[in-house]
Amino acid sequence: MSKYRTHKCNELRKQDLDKEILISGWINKKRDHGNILFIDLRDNYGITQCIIDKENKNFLELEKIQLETVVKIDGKVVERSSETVNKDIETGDIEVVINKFEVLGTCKELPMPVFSDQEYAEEIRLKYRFLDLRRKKIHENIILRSKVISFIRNEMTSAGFLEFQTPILTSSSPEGARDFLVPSRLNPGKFYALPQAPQQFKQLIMVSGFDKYFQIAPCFRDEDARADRSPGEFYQLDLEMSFVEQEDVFNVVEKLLVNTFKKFSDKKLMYDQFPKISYADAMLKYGSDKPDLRNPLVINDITEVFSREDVSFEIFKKLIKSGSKVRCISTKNTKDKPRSFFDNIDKWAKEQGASGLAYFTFEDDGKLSAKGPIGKFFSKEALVEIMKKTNSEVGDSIFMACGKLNELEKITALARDKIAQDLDLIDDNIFAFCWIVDYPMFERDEITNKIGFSHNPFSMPQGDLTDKELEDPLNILAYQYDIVCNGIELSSGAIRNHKPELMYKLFSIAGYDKQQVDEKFSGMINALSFGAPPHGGIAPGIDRIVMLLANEKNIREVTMFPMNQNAQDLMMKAPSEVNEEQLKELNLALKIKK
RNA sequence: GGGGGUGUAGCUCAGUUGGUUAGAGCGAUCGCCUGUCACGCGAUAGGUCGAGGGUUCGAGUCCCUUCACUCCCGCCA
Repeated sequence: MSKYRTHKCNELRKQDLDKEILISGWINKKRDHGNILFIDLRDNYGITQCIIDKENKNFLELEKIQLETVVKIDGKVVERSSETVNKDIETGDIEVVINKFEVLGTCKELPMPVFSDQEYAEEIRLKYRFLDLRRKKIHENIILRSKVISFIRNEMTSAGFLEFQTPILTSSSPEGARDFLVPSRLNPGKFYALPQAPQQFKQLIMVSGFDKYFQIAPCFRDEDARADRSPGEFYQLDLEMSFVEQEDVFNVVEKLLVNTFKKFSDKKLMYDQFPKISYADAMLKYGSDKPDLRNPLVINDITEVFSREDVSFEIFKKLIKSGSKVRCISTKNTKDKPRSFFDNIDKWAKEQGASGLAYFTFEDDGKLSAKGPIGKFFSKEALVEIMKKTNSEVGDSIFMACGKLNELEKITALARDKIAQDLDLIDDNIFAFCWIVDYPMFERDEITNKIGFSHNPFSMPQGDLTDKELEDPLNILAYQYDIVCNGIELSSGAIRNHKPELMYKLFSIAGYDKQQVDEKFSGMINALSFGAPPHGGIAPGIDRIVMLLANEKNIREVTMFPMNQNAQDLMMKAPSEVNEEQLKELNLALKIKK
């Protein structure tokens, strides 16, 4: 028998009546009636009400005890009278009459209450994370995370995937995010980098003939944080398969995600088969490659309408002549919305740095017209054309923006979210997954004007590329794909380029000559020259999956020991300064920018 | 690197137009209370109003600088 407990705090029931039992846990709450004292004892599993009265010699000492003290209670299970049964807890039919108790862990005055649904400042939560983690909501989130990972592991293993670990100390990669560097004591002046993802390793695993690999892999990127992006480190379900095409990867991941989300959430899936949207379509219809498909609004291009003689909206016409486009969002049956609804959206758009959103509403009192500040600039025929292009009807409204493509996509994407929120069009009880496919292989850097890889340099381009097609690299598409759910990018993957000759060609477009490629990617390119199977994979983000399942808006709520926005661990005080000797041993000297 | 928000008791917050000694709830301490489950009642302690500077007869409140936390943009193949 355990020295500390015969039962856990969720276990005792009516059938245990009269048993002498031991339970251990934290004092969650005390209710002191002077001559009788109730104590809610809490452990990982649940809560048991314990009771002691004045007759017991331990009464006074227990009355004074601090909340969150860890105690062992020795007592007897008794039935509660029918009026005092508590249906909110599993053990609510019984209570434990305390005979003796022992303090196992004392507790100082708490910097934050544990038993409370109150929200607290991030700083105090992170500093006392061990207290924060005792609180119900986040405690359950972390348990959910464990269950999700365990479930995924099972699914992957039963699907024939092998789990491997890959190195944490590896080499710096020239593409992608900033690396975390680790100085090498044995190799003065040289550094390891922490992996941004096990990208090259998983391909090497395929070249090594293991066929199907997965790993719950830590990934390290030294980039700034966001609500859905931890600074520093995060976890991916990294997976890779040999002798597969895009569809084979889709089938595996789609099944896994559907199973996982159905098991761990009551929310409905909008699609059991994820729709596939090309990158180009997504950018046009949603202004983003991570559209929230719960949002029914779509963006339409109506630039052509402004070339009509009977449209006299000169501001837009002039901008279009210098290369701008006009895109719009049509909202259903908004004719009775107050003027403030429209003006607020216009004002909001200006706050976002746009020049605002022009709007009007289609009306028909015998004659089709556009109601709104700019309605007068459009003829009846022009309005009919807009209605046709945007699938609108009388009573609907149009919000328009005009600008250069990049800005236009950005502002219309934001406006799509904003308007849907204002109109309450987004059903929060749905998960809407989709695939974004056919990413361009290359893109032009706006600032340097150079052509670079738009995603992963190791992706396989689509089609048999002739030299002529290579001359126009911006038109080359890749077997590169993302999974998006409710507007959050969940994963990114690709069929890999396993042909060294083709890889040299693609790298040369991005400005790397053969020698540089051999140098930077020696492990990869060498391996591909010794019999590489066609292969591909993907890497869903574990933290974001759990975040969606736990219905949380912030990734810290599903991370056990997160860092703050400035990539500091307030509890462990990391990062920290190191002493002179440590630096010396590593052949390092500090030169800090003022 | 840039923009927004927040910062008042251990915790969550209020604090009017610049005006007397900065308040409440929870928590802490002390007292009362035998059926609560957010127990109840009474009392006490607890404040560098994030920090620094300025305007003013007078600043929690207005101005400037700065720090911390947070959200967003950049960044994240």
